[in-house]
Amino acid sequence: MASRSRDPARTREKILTHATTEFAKKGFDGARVDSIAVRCRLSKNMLYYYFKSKEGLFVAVLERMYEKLRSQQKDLTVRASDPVTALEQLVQHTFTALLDNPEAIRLMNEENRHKGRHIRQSRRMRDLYNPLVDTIRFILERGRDDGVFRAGIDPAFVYLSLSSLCYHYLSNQYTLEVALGVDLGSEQARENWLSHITELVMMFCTSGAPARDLPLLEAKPGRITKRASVKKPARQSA
Amino acid sequence: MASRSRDPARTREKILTHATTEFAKKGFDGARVDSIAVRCRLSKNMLYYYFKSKEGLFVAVLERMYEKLRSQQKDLTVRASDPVTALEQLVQHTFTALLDNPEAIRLMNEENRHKGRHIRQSRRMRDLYNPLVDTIRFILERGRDDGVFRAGIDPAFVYLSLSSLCYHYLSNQYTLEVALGVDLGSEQARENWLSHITELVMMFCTSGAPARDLPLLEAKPGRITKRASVKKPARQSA
Amino acid sequence: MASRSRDPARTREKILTHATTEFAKKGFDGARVDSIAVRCRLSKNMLYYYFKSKEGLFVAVLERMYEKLRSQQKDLTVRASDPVTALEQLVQHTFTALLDNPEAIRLMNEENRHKGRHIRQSRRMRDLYNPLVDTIRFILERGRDDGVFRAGIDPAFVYLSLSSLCYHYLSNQYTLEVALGVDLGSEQARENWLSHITELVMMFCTSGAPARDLPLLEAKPGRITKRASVKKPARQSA
Amino acid sequence: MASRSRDPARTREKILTHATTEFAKKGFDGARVDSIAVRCRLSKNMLYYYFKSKEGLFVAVLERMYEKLRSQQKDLTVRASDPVTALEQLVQHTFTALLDNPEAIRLMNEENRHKGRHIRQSRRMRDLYNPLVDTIRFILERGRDDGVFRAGIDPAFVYLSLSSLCYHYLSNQYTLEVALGVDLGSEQARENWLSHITELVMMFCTSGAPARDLPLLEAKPGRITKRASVKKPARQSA
DNA sequence: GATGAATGAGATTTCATTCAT
DNA sequence: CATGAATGAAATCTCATTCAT
Repeated sequence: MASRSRDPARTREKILTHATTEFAKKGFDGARVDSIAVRCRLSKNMLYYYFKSKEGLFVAVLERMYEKLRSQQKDLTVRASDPVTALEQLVQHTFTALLDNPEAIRLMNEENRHKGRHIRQSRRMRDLYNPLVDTIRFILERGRDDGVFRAGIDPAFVYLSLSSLCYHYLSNQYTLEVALGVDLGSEQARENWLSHITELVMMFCTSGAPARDLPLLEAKPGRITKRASVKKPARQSA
Repeated sequence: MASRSRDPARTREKILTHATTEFAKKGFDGARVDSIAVRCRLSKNMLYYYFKSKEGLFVAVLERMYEKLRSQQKDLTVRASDPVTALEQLVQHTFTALLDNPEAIRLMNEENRHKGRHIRQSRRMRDLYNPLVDTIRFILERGRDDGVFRAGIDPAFVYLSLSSLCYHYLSNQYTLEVALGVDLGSEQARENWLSHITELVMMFCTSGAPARDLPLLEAKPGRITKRASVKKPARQSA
Repeated sequence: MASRSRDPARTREKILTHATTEFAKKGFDGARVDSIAVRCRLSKNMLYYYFKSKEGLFVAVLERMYEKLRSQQKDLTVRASDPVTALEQLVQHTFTALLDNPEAIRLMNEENRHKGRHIRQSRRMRDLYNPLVDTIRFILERGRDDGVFRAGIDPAFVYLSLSSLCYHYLSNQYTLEVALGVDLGSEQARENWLSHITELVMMFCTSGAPARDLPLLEAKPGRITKRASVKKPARQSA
Repeated sequence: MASRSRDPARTREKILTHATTEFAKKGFDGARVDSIAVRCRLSKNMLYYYFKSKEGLFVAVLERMYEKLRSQQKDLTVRASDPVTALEQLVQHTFTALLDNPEAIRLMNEENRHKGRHIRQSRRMRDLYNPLVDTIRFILERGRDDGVFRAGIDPAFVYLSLSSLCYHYLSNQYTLEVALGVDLGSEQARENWLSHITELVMMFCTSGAPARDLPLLEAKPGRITKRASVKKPARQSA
């Protein structure tokens, strides 16, 4: 009859683990408190004992997920590397973190469907992201000082770009596969993609700058702005 | 006694419209047949009469959404323009189509959570996407012939890139706003972003090519491949 | 398989009948929606279909009960009789109405435990009681004109008195039986009590008045007011 | 480590106090063991330790309540006064006891809904009420000997009357207020009512008796018996 | 004596779906 | 085409009670 754990911290963690899976797989509404409880080998009231309500549990799952994700993005440790490597690592860690935590993607999608209701209310979750932009700015500035990156790059744009390129490929894998008629799930395909998006991001940051030694591409931006219907962008996020 | 509409096609369309909203806002599981019926000012039975089941309705909603979205991407009409303009337009149309159909994003997310269950089964939905890669290939080839684009670019990578950059910004607006501490919803911010991603895509296609006149950048890709842990990517999607 | 009634009015009434019994017997919290449904031979969702919630059902039960009770008090029809008979009838009808509707007592007790939350919010319930005081005043005035009742009697006091004497005997039968060691439930006991309380009420209204022909008892009230610790009462309800 | 109270008697009393409040406010079924425990700042287990079950606690609450109530009715001490004063005091003490212990009313209502299940089983509770009728009989007899009260009055009727008049006003305050459109909760209203019911009770006991000196009112009872449908009451409780 | 963790049974409520008209 | 009435299954949540320390 192996006595049931009686270890609240472990019990809590067990619930969170299984709840994460369930919420990611089924969405908030599709998730069943019952089935989480069964997987935990607990009676369902325990979930209420620990988290008060289904929504309370969902929020706890979100928080845990953000923490894990951010810790795996390792943006702080990355500061130690030289700028080019740091940026490459940031892309790579972001991609890998999402690849290794596929539930994170589903949970974030859910949060966005809810217009960020939960994340916005949680001071803790916001704080997790605070250092991110600073780290990128730090990398960009050092890169500019080293002469490898252009000046005047908005770190937010960099993060938006790399986040998009990492996230969407994994998030929308299935519809993209149908649209493109390719397999995006193979390890090979993923490596190719990671390589591609790293190139894209680096290209953006170095273009026009004396990349290593050569000044390049000054003309490009200018040409782009000639596009008819879109006003000259300020390259400053709002 | 003449019942209200008596126009089956219109009734069907009305149901689809409201169902789209509901499914997008609440997800498949969160959506309530009841509340769709109420919004339609119809009795629930009608939904079953026209679409057999909640899932049948969901599939119909998906199909309609894909059609609308693809038609607004206008990739076929774009072929008429010169390659550079065509590519710029494709980015722009893709972004605008998603911006104008926010439900599309939620529905596609839902589909991806379900691992593309519905889209994969529907020949009709797959056909919608068939011309897309061809169009991009066509543009790229003409651009290469014109000397404005590099050779050897995989059209799938181009679409993946532009799709990511268009979609993620809109899809994950709320969590990104919290992460970055900025407002992504303003018209200005969106224009800036569109401008930025257009630049990124163009940069990718032109870099290394005799942009206007000079062959450039051959070295870059090489440098990227120096990244330690990631194997040399083949730049061919699977 | 006798097709289930399909007569909404009847269904509604059936639910109310059984709900009345259940709520009276078990109280609001003790009552089980399930068991009401079973007695109605309906699935429990029907109760929600008709009354939205357990509380909604409770309120509907209360309203129906008040209507029935008030109609059996017949205070309006009683106006036709001569004042003495009218008052006697009012006592009798009130007692009989409560005797015949024992659920009414339990429901009213419940309402009072809730501090009248429901009755106070329902315009309809309040309106039911509006004519009551007027009727009593009408009877008292005619009685005074006829010379059978005293002047200056507050109709509210009359109703409070007769209501107390009718209600408490039935409401608290069981604890009173234990306290007094008697059986209050027999028909004989009830008749004795009804006779007694009728006498009390009549005595109050006639005392000091020229009952029929003799002026009586002027001294009494005075004596009573000599009671030490209680201030002279104003004989006007607040 | 010394635990908070370590005074079992005090702990027991604390539990009873809070349980009384909870049971009175919510009824037996509505009361929550949890919420009693919280109010006591004790763990639920303690309630079970001291009282075995929710029902055990309820019974203990009832017993305590009856004791308190009876002690405040002070019917035994009242014997010392002269009959008129004694009766007046009994009314007053009964009213005041109920006024000061509003939970008592709710608990007794609960008991009556349960058909006196608990009180009937408890020898102790029954014993509490034993002296009551004797006291009233004692008062009535002394009053008759003194020539202030009528002969042949059933003490049970006296108690039933005064109990009704004291209890109902307080018990059904909220529904009565709505029915009559008056405020019964003010101190003034209560004093008026107490004065009124004292008058009623005294009137009943003295009427027909040689009040002070005159024999009166023999005719009255007779008239009352003329009421059609009700058999001549025996004025003897069963 | 006292506690936090755990439970099983059952409560109210919801919901996709069907029946009868 | 269209509806209101009805259902069965299941969802979330609650609660008196007990276990292990």
